[in-house]
Amino acid sequence: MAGKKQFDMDTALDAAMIQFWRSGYADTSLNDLSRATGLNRSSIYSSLGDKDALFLRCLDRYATRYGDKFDAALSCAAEDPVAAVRAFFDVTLGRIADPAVPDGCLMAQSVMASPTLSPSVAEHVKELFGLQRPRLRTALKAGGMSDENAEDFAVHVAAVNQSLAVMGRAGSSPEQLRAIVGVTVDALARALRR
Amino acid sequence: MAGKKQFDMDTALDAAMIQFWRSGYADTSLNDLSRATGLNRSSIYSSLGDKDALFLRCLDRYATRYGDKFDAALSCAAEDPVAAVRAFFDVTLGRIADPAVPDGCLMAQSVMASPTLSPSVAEHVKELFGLQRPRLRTALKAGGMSDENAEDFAVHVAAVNQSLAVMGRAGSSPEQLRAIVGVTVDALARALRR
DNA sequence: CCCATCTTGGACTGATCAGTTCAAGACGTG
DNA sequence: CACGTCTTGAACTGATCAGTCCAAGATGGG
Repeated sequence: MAGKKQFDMDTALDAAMIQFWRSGYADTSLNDLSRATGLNRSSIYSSLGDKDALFLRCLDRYATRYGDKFDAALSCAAEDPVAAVRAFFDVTLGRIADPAVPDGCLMAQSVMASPTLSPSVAEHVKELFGLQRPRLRTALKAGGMSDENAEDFAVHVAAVNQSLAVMGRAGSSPEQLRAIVGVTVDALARALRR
Repeated sequence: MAGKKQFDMDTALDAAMIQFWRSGYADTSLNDLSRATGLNRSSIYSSLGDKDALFLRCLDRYATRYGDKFDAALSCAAEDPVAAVRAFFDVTLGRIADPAVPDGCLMAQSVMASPTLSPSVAEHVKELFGLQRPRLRTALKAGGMSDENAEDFAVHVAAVNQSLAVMGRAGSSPEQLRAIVGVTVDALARALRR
């Protein structure tokens, strides 16, 4: 069983990402990763590096995947910023509703669980975590909002977006999650109408 | 050194709570708890039970302590619901700003980290977690808000309140945290003015 | 058909974990 | 002052952890 790589790197990375996402960094052992990816422990080390390195790759994968979706959702901000923010939230609501993917949010649970993470990983999480705000601020300004309001709304929307993962994991229903974003979307619509 | 208990139970429980709060359940070992409380491992077992039982006591302690503060903050809801919600958020903002206490929120990080927690503990966390919403709903209705709006705002405010812990842990500044709640408070004020 | 190369599986290491056990000894009671 | 009671500290157990190592064997080039 050798000579040529016997697994697909993308499939393995996805499996590892979902495993970290479902169980968190601390509660994911290398045996879990081995089981999830179908790779042997030594194959993981030789192909993907140690636990920290693999986790970093999964984090980047996660940030890129959903970052792209957020960008796509916000792309209509100039024409209809309210619809853009609604679409932004829908990315997260859809992810939470997707049974093929774990509850919660890999970034949020990682930032909440920092101590086991090595400082460099924790720093990287925070960095990726902060990407949403400038994205939103730019979109809101493109939609005609003042600089100050755009800044405040951007951080508010990013925060509410994160809260969805927490509330969803805590047992809130899809209706309750929609109510959470509804208040924000209404407030945004009113702020823009003025 | 025996014959009489040589430690103060409240002090020890506070120390254990802060240790769990700072490091989370998974990353808190019994040695950490022993060091934090000043109690020997066997004293912890005999006086406070095993790790799960101690964690439950700390959770209840946390929920009660901040639950009481939230209740006090909302007590003026009938006269001035906006001020009540502002005071509600101030409890969390003050907690985050308090250097004597860890960042984040014990409940939120526990609900995000569930897998290591035994199912019964996870259930208990969710239960305690859900206490804020009815508290807020009652307060908002007392302040003159319609049933439907009160329900939506209650879950929104509870979510934003939780997001503060996540965003604070992710490195947001106090100003940014104030902006997050500011949008919600403004929206609430407008909703009540109508 | 053979050999060098590289993946793979499983055994191994040392550290750390939660939880148990027990002798030592300090206290309060009589 | 003596004895029983209860806390305490430290050693111990078995399990699991991340990470390493190496022999077995499959592959592809010559």
